[in-house]
Amino acid sequence: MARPRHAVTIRDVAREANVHPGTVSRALNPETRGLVNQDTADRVMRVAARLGYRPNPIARGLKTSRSYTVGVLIPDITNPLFPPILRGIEDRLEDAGYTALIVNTDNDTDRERSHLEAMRARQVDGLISATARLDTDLPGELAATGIPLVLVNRSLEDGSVLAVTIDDQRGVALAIEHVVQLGHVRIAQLAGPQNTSTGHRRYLGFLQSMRTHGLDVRDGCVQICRWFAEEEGARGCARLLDAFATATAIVAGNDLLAIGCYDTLATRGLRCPADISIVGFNDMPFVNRLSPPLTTVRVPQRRLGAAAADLLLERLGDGAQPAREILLEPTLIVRESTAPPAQRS
Amino acid sequence: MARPRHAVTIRDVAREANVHPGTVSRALNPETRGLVNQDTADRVMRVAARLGYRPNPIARGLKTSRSYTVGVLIPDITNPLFPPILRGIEDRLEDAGYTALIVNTDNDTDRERSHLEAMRARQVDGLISATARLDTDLPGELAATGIPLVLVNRSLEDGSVLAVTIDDQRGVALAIEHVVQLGHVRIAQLAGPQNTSTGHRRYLGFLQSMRTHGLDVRDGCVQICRWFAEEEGARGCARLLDAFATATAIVAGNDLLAIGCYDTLATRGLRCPADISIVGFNDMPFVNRLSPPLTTVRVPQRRLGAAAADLLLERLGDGAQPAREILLEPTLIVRESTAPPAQRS
DNA sequence: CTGTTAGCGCATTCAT
DNA sequence: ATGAATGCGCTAACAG
Repeated sequence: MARPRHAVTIRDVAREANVHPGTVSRALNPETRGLVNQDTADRVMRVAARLGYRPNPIARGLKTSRSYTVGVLIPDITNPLFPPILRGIEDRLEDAGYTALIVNTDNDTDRERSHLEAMRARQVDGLISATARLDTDLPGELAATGIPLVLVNRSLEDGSVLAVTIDDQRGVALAIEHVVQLGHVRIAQLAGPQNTSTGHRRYLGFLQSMRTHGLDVRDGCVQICRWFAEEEGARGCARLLDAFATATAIVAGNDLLAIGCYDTLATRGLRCPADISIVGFNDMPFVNRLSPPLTTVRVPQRRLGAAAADLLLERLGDGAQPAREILLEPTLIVRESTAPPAQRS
Repeated sequence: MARPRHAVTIRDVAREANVHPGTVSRALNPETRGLVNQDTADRVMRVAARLGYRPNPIARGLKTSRSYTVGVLIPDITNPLFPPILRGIEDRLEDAGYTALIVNTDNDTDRERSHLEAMRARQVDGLISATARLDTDLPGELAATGIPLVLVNRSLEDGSVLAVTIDDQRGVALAIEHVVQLGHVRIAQLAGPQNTSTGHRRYLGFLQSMRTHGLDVRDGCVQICRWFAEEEGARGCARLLDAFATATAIVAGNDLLAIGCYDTLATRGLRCPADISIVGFNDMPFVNRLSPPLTTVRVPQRRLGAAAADLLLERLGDGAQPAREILLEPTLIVRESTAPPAQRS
């Protein structure tokens, strides 16, 4: 298969089809195909296919000042939470002819900023950010540049930015309903960092849901972890057990924190679920294989990513749009880390 | 809606600095800065900074047909094996001013091909491929296009392409040494698909290592799985137990297959490691939390990615031919799925 | 050393 | 309906 040394351009097609390059451009672009005779359009397209013509996005971008590229900011691709989200994003973008530029920010403001600069330089048409921290004004800065932005898995309180998240409060509610139905009353939360959107909202969800069930939110029944990590979860769980020794169920801010609980329970000779029930959040890979398999709130991560991409594409398509927030529904996955409370006092 | 696109171009800088655009280009590019007077260069750079000039890589790419972009092909980002590799790649690329375009091929030849076309169109300067299958001639086609290519986690028998892999044979040898030292003699392998590089090499490694230890490679002591997946591992393990009932240790082609073994053992009422020891491969996240925690061969995935990126960058830099294939060392992580064999027989 | 010129491949005017 | 001409922003070859 003798591939021409240099890619075949619109001019090659034009020569071969006996038309002007401009006509080829029109014929090949679905948007402008109407401007050209059906027959010639067909001929051009056939020739293009035969020659294996592929439009050069770089040249097109230079002309249209669009790059058909979107930047995706995530904290760390190594965190199992993100690959499915990315997959959802890429699938949609790909279908629409866009390419994703993915960068890891490590939740570091400086890295974030420098990556943003680089993406701006590369003329990204839009941005999707899955960075977790609430305490930077990234969205504000971005808005100033005029680059369309969609937030995934977090949102701004004022709803000023397009965002797609799951209904964290609903997720926590599902967890609490579940343990309440099992008969639990002394329920605690091991909350995630409050400077993250999910951490904070799940905390609020806990308070609200407890109130809904008329349950006591007593002192020390919520412990806040500073990171979403197993060790931090283990420490938080220890504090929790110290402050609220009679708790029979723990609703964790995410699966990692729940796993930390497993460790602390083991250390203290407590059994799960016999002594204490535990519910996670996210349904990360392999939590079904822990012992006991973890009851957790499943997040439709791939759909989260897909929805974010759709939102951005929509926004890129027809200019301005009311900022809105899409809320996806989580589901509860009941496994074996939850059971009715023991009959101690 | 006129978005203030990168209003400032090289021409704006030129006007402001009272020089010709060409001079600005030279002054701003470190490579050509030597061609211009120090003073004017300084002036130009100051003006550029003051105006907030940002070079437009698209325009530059159109001219130079380099994009400072490399394409990365992986089967599926959702497979926990790949994120660390990607992270290694991106870190190095980023340091060198390159950006990665990541695509998921699902090991589908058509998808692969169309992605390649797209990347070619986007003028990627090089490619890194982590796709697993051996039965396509992707590398050959790529070589024809002249785009530098580095393979990760697989290689070609003839060593005709730059590649970085781990020493699979060594990894299997570590696993076998370990169980041999524990006293095992009747050792089986649950091999991965033989049309993948890793699956095949680990199989060869098994044969070789068994021979080295003077152990019997009897009929049925190797079962081949068609995919790297838990269910397939469970099926393979069942076949293995049927064909080789007295086996006391199983060396699996990867962690997923090993987990499948757990399932089959449980189904058959066998205990691990009391009845049968199991060794995995890859040390995926959370396999330390299985019960029992999995003894496995750890692969330095992030370094794998970093090495691949380095290799490509080197190749992009001075066209010189560095080492053909880089082999990274795996390490054995001993946990609780391996123990001395039971005293039956 | 620096100004000039000429495209890279494409989309988009304006003519015809 | 199509051809011709123009430039997107930048770099490279050639003058001066």
